[in-house]
Amino acid sequence: MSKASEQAYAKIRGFLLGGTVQPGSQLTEEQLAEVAGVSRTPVREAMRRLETEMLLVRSPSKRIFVADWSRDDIDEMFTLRQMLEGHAARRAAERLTPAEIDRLEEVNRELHEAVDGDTPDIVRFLDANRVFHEAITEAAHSPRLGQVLAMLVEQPVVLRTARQYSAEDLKQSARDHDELIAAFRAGDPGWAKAVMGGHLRRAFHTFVSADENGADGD
Amino acid sequence: MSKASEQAYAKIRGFLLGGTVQPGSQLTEEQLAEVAGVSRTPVREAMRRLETEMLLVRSPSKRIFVADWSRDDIDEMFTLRQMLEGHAARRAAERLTPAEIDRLEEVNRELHEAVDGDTPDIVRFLDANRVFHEAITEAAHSPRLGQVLAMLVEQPVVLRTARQYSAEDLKQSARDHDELIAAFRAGDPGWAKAVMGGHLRRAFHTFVSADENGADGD
DNA sequence: AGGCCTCCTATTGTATACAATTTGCCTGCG
DNA sequence: CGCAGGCAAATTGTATACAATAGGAGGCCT
Repeated sequence: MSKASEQAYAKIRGFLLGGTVQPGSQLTEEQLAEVAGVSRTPVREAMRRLETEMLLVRSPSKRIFVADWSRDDIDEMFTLRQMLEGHAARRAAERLTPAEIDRLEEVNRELHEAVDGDTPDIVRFLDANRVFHEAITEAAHSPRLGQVLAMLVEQPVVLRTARQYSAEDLKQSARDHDELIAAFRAGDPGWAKAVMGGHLRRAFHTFVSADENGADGD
Repeated sequence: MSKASEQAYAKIRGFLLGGTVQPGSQLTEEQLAEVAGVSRTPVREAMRRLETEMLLVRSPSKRIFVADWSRDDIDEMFTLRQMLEGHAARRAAERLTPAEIDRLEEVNRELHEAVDGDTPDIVRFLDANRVFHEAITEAAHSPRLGQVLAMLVEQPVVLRTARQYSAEDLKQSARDHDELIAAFRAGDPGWAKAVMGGHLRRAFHTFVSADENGADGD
């Protein structure tokens, strides 16, 4: 994606997830063009992408609205992630070279450092977490799988989940990754898939329990 | 998608899968605009979609080429379909109402009629088959799942597979659907998922064995 | 003669003007 | 008073002109 389109995508996404717009409210291409600081053409491309990610929805008459994510939507997202990233972990276990596993371990050391102290560094955690998961997806060597996951994994949801994690939750996350690495070293696809599944399902429950307590991040 | 964009999508797709263009060859937006009979703007939208379906690929410098589908690509597509449509079948088994199952049965009667005679009607088969699978995906009530499958299920591949089916293969396909319906009536998600998995995996093997025999349709 | 630099061309990216469609209102008629 | 019809405004869709960028060819210097 090219400069202006990418910028439009990033800005509009930030705009949508910043919490200042109400789900269900209508948006126009022109408004979004102003938000992004570019013309309608690249905005339309960004909108297409945001539509496939279901952050925007279209009325039958092609008008655009801010999507309203229900608990079922979140559940659906995590369920599909569990299935697809579980599959990715399985394939990765069959394909990862020792050197690549070393690299994963290094990333996870970084993640450990971010959360093992007294005051966890969420930003560092998120970054290492993203790199870790992306590396596994990459190692699955399945381009369609990668593409589908890229569209499914809404980092803002991951962020919101991570902010609800207790210090202990964060450490458990790091330990899940440790176990994943152990499964990779053992070359055990079933183990890898199972650990990944549990890891993501727990994330889902952390997310919804925080949500049910009337949370909003801060 | 709007008139010109939709038309561009359909025409370009037909152009790509018509076999007259060579995988790996470069295409320009202007060429495709001419093929589609519209301007570059809607063509660009269609191209985006064809990129996500991986019928087109982009070079690092944003130039566009006809994708070259390897056996592994086909395998990957069927594997993901098996996983996701299996999931859809499971969810459908938990949700389908008796009336909806009746409707499925009706569609499959049409499919039976298309293949049970001496000279199978492939077009009728394909149409009923598509409706049948789409109805199941719809019944899963999972919008993201539906979207991902829409992007994964390349009807032209389905067509090519169907043309390689023997009369007996076609009848077996119809019988698979019968069994799926039985699983739905029984409300047995595991059964539904298993049948769907086998159904699609067999389709994959029909496809590749035909492919390996140096086939191309006609 | 070979390699590098530059200019030209081909191609994609963006903006804007214009066309088509839809919505909501307002008026007029029953 | 309510409903239908149509008009006007808002919004999305398409075409085209222009800008930016990448690739390739040709000439120049060593």
